[in-house]
Amino acid sequence: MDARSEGEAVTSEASSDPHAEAASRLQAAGQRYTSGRRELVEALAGAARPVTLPDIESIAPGLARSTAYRNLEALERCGVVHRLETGGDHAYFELAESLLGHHHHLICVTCGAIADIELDGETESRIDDSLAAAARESGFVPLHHSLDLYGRCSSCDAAA
Amino acid sequence: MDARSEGEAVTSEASSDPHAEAASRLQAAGQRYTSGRRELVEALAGAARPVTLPDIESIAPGLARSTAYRNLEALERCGVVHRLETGGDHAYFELAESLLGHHHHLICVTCGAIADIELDGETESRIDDSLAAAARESGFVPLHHSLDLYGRCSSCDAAA
DNA sequence: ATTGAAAATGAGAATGAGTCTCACTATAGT
DNA sequence: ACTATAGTGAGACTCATTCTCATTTTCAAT
Repeated sequence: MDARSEGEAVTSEASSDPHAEAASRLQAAGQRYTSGRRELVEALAGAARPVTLPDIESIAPGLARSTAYRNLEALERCGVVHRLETGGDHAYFELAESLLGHHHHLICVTCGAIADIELDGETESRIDDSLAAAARESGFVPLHHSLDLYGRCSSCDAAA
Repeated sequence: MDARSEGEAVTSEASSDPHAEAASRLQAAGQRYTSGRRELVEALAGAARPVTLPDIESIAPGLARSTAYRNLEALERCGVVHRLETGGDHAYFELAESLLGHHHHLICVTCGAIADIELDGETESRIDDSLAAAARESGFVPLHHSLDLYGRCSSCDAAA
């Protein structure tokens, strides 16, 4: 009942074009898809992993910090960008799950590097069910979950 | 008072006395279990949920902030305390899983309140297996995982 | 008991990620 | 073009957390 991990019918199909998605979502909120915002989305789409603000600055120089943070927040409110806190100095940003698909993270406790992973559908639905049951007991309305694995990446493990 | 969860074969049995545990772990690291540290552990053990530093200050007034943070860090290094980052203003602290048992969190996206939950053992082992498989593919050495459910707590949901 | 080395403390200074302000510029719709 | 609205950049600002350092406490060995 579980040997299935290939490209299955994922519930939230990722739009092929993050830019189109961002533009329409922003517009729906009465906001504009400016070149600065486009650069942000481009930087996030180009990175294979979540990135910090310094990362973004080195990928796309010339964006004022205040503007970058402001736009990241605007994009987050529209559901285009997701921010994750890891306890490190900086927050990490990535495209939201509606664009990237539902996934989780491997986080290196030594160097902080993050990689995306996906779990098989059966495990996911089991998680959802268990969490929903626990939420119900507490009077919680569930919205979404995050599941991160902490460990040592191959290079940090080799160095230890 | 504490709901006796079905005493399943939990891998890490919680020590009945957090203080004894803290004392021995600190000592093993060449550190002392001072009264200030004892107060911290007492505060964490007394709270049924993760707490912020301001919470701690109101529970146990009189501890200097710098000392509180320093000791929380010392206790974290010894595996007595666990810090969790939620993206809110403050970090949350709770006793480590070796004392509290493995559990997860419900986090209210509106007010930030956190509650502890436990999942059934079968779901847990399934999660572990899936994560371990994903980690292996990435050359990651798994250490531990965190699984948090974001949603709206009953009072925030009622207010909306 | 006394002492001395190591560890802990408190008060405040310092750090720095992230946010806010505001004057200015760009855009969309008429 | 005109105007109302949204976005931008530069830097000031906030505030949680960390650092510094002089003083105090603890522990172990005398």
